[in-house]
Amino acid sequence: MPELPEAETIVRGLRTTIVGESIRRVEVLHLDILRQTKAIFSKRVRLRRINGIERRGKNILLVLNGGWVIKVNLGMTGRLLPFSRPPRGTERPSHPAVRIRFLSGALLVFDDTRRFGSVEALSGTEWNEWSNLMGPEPLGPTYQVSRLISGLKSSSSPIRSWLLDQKRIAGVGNIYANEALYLAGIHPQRQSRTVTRNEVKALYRSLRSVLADAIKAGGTTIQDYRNTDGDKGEYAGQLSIYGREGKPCYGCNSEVQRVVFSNRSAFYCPSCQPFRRNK
DNA sequence: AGTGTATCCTGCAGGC
DNA sequence: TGCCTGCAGGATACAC
Repeated sequence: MPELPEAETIVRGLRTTIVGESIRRVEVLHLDILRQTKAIFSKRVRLRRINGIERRGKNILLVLNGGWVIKVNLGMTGRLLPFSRPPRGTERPSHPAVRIRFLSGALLVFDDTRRFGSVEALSGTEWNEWSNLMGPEPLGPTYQVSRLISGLKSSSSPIRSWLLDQKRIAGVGNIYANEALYLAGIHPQRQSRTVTRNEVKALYRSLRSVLADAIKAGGTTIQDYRNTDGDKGEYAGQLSIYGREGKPCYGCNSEVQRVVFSNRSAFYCPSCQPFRRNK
C-alpha cells in the first residue's frame, strides 16, 4: 500500500508522537518481519533514544542515538501505530508483528496483515551503504529533469517498470507511477529509451506534482493504508486513472484499459496515452 | 547486465 | 451460505 506519500505522512505523524522516547524493550510476534535475529535487533535498539524520524523512498527510519537506525518497510499492508498507553478494545491492532515499548509506558506497534513488510536495526555505516544503493528522491531539492532524462535514455525497460525500480528512483509505487504516466500522456509499456525529451519533461512535472498533492491529501487509502492516527488518506478521491478500468477517461471519455505486466496492473487511456512502436 | 516471472501472506469482492 | 478465483499499495530470488 504505502508509497512515498504514505510513508511521508506516517513520518510526520511519528515526529509529533515518539521523538524523545527511549526504548525499554521490543517484542517480536512474527519473526519473518525481522531481517535479523531477535537477539541482534534487541541488543541494537534497547535503551536507545529516538532522536528523529526520517524517510528514504518508501522506508521509514527511526533515528536512534549512537547513529543507529530502525529501518521500517511497510510492504503492502504495514502500519506504524503509536500509543501513549496500551490500546484496548477496537483500538488494538489486528495483526501486530513488532512492538516497541518505551520507558514512558508509550509504545509503537508495527501491524502488518500480509507480512510483506520488514523491520531491521542498522548501524550508521550499514544504513549509508544501503541508502547509497537507492535512486534519488523525486521530491528532493536537487532532483532535476536532467537526471530523469539520462536515466531513461539507457533503459530498455517499460517505463512503468523503470519507475517502480527503487534503485533508479526512490519511493514511486504502482499507484503514483500510473498517475504520473497518465498525466504526462505516456503509455506505461513504452520502452523507457523511446520516451521523447518533451515527454520526460512532462513526466518530471507530473511525478512531482502527483507526489506532492498526495502528501497534502495524507496519502491514498484503497483498503488498508492508515496513518499514525489510524485514519485513511484522502487522495483516492483524486486518482485520475489508477483502478478505473472500464470507466471513462476524465480527459476524453475513452474507456480506461488495464494491462498486467511484471505481475502488476497498469491502467491507461488508449487515446491519451497512445502506444507508439518502439524504435 | 538487464529484464521479466513467480513467490511470500492474508483478506476481500464477485461469480456461481 | 459456501466455495472458488482473482486481486491487492512491495521486494526479491531466480531463470533467461
